[in-house]
Amino acid sequence: MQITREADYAVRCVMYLAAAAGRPAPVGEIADAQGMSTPFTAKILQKLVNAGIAASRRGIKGGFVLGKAPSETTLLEVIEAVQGPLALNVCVVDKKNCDRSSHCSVHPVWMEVQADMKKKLGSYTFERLLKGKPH
Amino acid sequence: MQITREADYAVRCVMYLAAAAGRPAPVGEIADAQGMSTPFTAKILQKLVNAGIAASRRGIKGGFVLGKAPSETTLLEVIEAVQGPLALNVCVVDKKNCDRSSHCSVHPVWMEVQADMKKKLGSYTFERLLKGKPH
DNA sequence: TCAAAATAGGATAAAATTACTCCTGATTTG
DNA sequence: CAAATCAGGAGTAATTTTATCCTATTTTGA
Repeated sequence: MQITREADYAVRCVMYLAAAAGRPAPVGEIADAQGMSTPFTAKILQKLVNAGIAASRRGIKGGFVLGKAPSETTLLEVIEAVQGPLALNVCVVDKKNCDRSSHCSVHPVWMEVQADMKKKLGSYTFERLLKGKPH
Repeated sequence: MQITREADYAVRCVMYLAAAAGRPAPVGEIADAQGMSTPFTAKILQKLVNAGIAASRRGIKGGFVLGKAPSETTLLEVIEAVQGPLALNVCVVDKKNCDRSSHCSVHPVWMEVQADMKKKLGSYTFERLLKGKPH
């Protein structure tokens, strides 16, 4: 029921890039700053680039920057970029996984709770998160 | 981010017992009715008994019944009985798992989303679920 | 132009968790 | 006492998570 560590790290990466405000940050810098392993962080950043959340520049002076404004990126997007669509149960991913979906009174509850979660996580942009930063 | 299959099965068990309305149902019957494996279902029922959600009677004519009224058991309780306390991230389980909790602006978001989820899942009793049953 | 710094991506490996099974023992009923 | 049933510990298989490593490829600047 937890988000994966990968997703947690991805959020930290985006927070870092948002704070860096356009200056390209190489993997090593991001990983060190957040206490994450460099190769694993590299993989995560790759996924963020593929999702359009981050952008990369190769070569000396290269690194990663945000692919969109912090106000345009939400927690939900980042989580889904690394761990795929948020789903509370197999039957919510695909009804084929559960032949009971059609006559199961619990199914709509998973759907409802999942929709609530997505809505809330989708409402937190990184602009909002950055402003709320205590220190 | 999904509930485990164990938790899904546990919910089905409780639904079945609620529908059985006090008649003791042996593991084999429950497992067969829900298309689950018998030994695995037995393990899950054991956890439900330990959590007070179900009760058991040994011997011939024995089986499982609910330990409380359907109106007194919620989805949240059943899920937590088998997979432990619901938590969205390691840092929400225990702040010791994350030395960033104190200065991390994402931490309160995990807490908020988690609280919402618990509240909603806690609002669904099995009495309510049973009534909403289409067929 | 070439060396250094950086990302890209595929393959692989270790660890943890999930999803089970099996066996032996204890209890209850008739 | 025999049959049916749960209790619980130990063990196993499969899957997912959490990484690492290696070989490109790109970019910059001396």
